[in-house]
Amino acid sequence: MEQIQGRAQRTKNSILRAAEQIFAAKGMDGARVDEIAEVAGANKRMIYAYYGSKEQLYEAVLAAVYSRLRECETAPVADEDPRRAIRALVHAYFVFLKNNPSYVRMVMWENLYEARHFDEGGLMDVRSPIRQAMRDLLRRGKATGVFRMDVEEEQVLMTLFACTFNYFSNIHTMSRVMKQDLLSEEAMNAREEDVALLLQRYLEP
Amino acid sequence: MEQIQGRAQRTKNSILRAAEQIFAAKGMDGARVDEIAEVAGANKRMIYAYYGSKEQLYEAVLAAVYSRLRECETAPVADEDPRRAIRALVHAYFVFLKNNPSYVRMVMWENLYEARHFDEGGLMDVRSPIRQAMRDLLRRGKATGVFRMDVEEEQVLMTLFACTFNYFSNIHTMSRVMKQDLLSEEAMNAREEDVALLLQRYLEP
Amino acid sequence: MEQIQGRAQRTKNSILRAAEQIFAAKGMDGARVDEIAEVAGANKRMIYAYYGSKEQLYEAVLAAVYSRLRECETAPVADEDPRRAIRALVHAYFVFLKNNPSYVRMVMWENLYEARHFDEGGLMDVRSPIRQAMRDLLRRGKATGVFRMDVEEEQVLMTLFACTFNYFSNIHTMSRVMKQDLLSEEAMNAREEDVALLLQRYLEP
Amino acid sequence: MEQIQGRAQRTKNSILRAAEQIFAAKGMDGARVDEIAEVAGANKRMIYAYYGSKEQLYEAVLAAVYSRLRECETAPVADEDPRRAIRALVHAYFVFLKNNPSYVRMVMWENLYEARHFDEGGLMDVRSPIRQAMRDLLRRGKATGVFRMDVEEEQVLMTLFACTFNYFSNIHTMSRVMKQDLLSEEAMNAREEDVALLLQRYLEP
DNA sequence: GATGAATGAGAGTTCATTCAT
DNA sequence: CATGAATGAACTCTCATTCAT
Repeated sequence: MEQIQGRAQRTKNSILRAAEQIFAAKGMDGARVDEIAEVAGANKRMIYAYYGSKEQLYEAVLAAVYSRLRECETAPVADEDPRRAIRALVHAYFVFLKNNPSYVRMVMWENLYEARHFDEGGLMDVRSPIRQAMRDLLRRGKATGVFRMDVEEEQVLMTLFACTFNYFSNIHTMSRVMKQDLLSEEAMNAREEDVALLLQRYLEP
Repeated sequence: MEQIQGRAQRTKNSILRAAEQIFAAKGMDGARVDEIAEVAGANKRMIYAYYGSKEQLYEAVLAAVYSRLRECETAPVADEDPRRAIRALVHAYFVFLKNNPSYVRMVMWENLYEARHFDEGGLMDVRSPIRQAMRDLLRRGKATGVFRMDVEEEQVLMTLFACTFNYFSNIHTMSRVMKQDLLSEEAMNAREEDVALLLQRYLEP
Repeated sequence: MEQIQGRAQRTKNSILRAAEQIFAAKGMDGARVDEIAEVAGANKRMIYAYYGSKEQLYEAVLAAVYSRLRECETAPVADEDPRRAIRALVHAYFVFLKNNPSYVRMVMWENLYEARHFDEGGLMDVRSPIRQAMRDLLRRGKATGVFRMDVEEEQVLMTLFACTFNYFSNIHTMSRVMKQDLLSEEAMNAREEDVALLLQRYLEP
Repeated sequence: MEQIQGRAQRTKNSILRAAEQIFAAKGMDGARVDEIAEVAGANKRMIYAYYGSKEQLYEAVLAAVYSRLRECETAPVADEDPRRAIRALVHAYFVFLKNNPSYVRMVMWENLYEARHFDEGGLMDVRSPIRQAMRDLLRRGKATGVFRMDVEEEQVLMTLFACTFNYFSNIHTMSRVMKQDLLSEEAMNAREEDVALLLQRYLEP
């Protein structure tokens, strides 16, 4: 499938890649179809042939970045030791978010658009796996007595998401408020450690 | 001051209010100057007379929403009991963010625009008061032995901001992921309680 | 009349002066009423109070610059010696055109506007004096035998106007074509001499 | 070349033709892009696709009219008899200027704009051919003794340009001053004869 | 006599989208 | 499959002019 992709598939892919770059950078309104076509090295008309409209192309991009996340977020939970699994998860999110700025930005745009394209992109269940994994993890932790009995899966996940995602989503205003460069490795590592500590204290009985 | 404001001041204000509504809803690129003028009940020309350009109007809006936050966020820290002050702060943020969706959205837009307008709007020190207040609060908490000695002001603030702001900023995608309406009062109260607990456990020795 | 001019007359004059500057520089279409008011240090509304409209103000300026010319062009012809009178006239035009760039430009704009405002400004007879003066001059020159008998007043005037006016009106393109700065004193003096010679040879029997 | 011009070239040409008409008539400031598009029978967007901006289109028009002149002005000088060549040149200019009113007007606008677009249009050397031709012509005339030894190429050209160009550039105000229609054939012929005479007397030893 | 605020029409320019080949 | 040309609506911004005081 990847081997023998024709010219058509190649064009389609390069359009998607270009679109991710442009949409992530400028959002739906700021993005220009011309620019996407130019970056993709494709004729503008092809965008309409393959994706129908600017909006549908945007939805394709949204689905693409979410699918990359899905591939990353369940693996770390596999660790037998529940506390180590949490720690690994924190790390995995920091790594993913740092390496996937276009995921961060697309999620932000999408929230500003009130998740209008979320369902159209077929993303309702995109994060069910991590929810299930977290449920299992908490059960194991409670059973072995390393986690509080009354922690709830939703709250843990929301804390986890908030403390990792927000660091990257608000990095520009926060760097100014904190008067330090939060993109630096030290700042990021320090924050990761603290988030891990935070969760540990939150979870322990 | 509000009593005897001339026609000009009234027009200028109504433009700013309309602009906040539209910019918060659609961002810089999505907003239309025509629409702002219409909502303001003012002539489009007046926008340029009073604010110079669409971008400068945007900056004025950004400064306005931040100044509303500044008025709210330091008061709760005044409580003598450090633990109660933290709890009050969490509550204050939930209330503020719930009642000021345009603050949430403007901060999101601004981060997507890489804080381009932050400095122009004279906002570099807009959050210095809360930082100072938090420093004092932690000092008091450590002195009286109710807070850990090694907590850092920056980390506490980032956690606080992340756990409150993110709930509102990502509410649309999160509602879908969590398959529940996070805008509901119960969901919001539950989350507020949990964030308070989280911070308490994080801060205690 | 100049002594005891009230505030009103002063405003009216400063508007006219500002208008000459702006209209000469940018023409009817390029000129901005706001800018004229600003340069005049007057309220924009006053332009309409005193002159009725932008176009009528333009006409007033046109009439003003022509009236300045009229004051200059007949005097030199007074010389008794016809040849000296011609020489003096050439000089007078060079001096006038050099010192009145706004005359040159207003005449150019007006020709491009197909002299639309010429008649409204009451300028039909503005140059009758010089025509009459030239007629007398030629008569005298023919009578004393220093001029050809068949020279015609119209042709002499057109040559005179063309060779003087055009030097200033086309000075920007001509400076580039001739690859020298025609605004320099040397270039201007040389040209004046040559035009004088030209006319002398043209007029002599 | 004209045969097999595509649709694009045809559109581009018709825009240029329309632009020449409108810019010549109304100048840079007075011209409306909408009107040019309408006259060209083209979509307004195409103007920007082909020429980039109103100003660049203006420059293209300026270059176009100058290039038409260049094609006409050197040929007449080819005559072996220097005096006949001068006569032919006068005639050629009268014919050209009469038939190319948009050249006359564009040069006027351009001078009023202080030749701002002259260099951008790559016109610095557009009239070098005629200058060279005139230099040769004068040399021949001096060698054969039919021209004065001390005439200068620059002065002859300036006289020639002034006496021909000015007749057309100032025809509207001059018709009023002279109280006759200078556009009439008789007036024009009479003037041409007189200019020829003028130059002959100016050049002869 | 003079002012500051307001207006509506229209300016140049850009865009997502479609046609014709 | 791919392209270059075209479109019409809409965008930000500006202007001459007038109203209300």
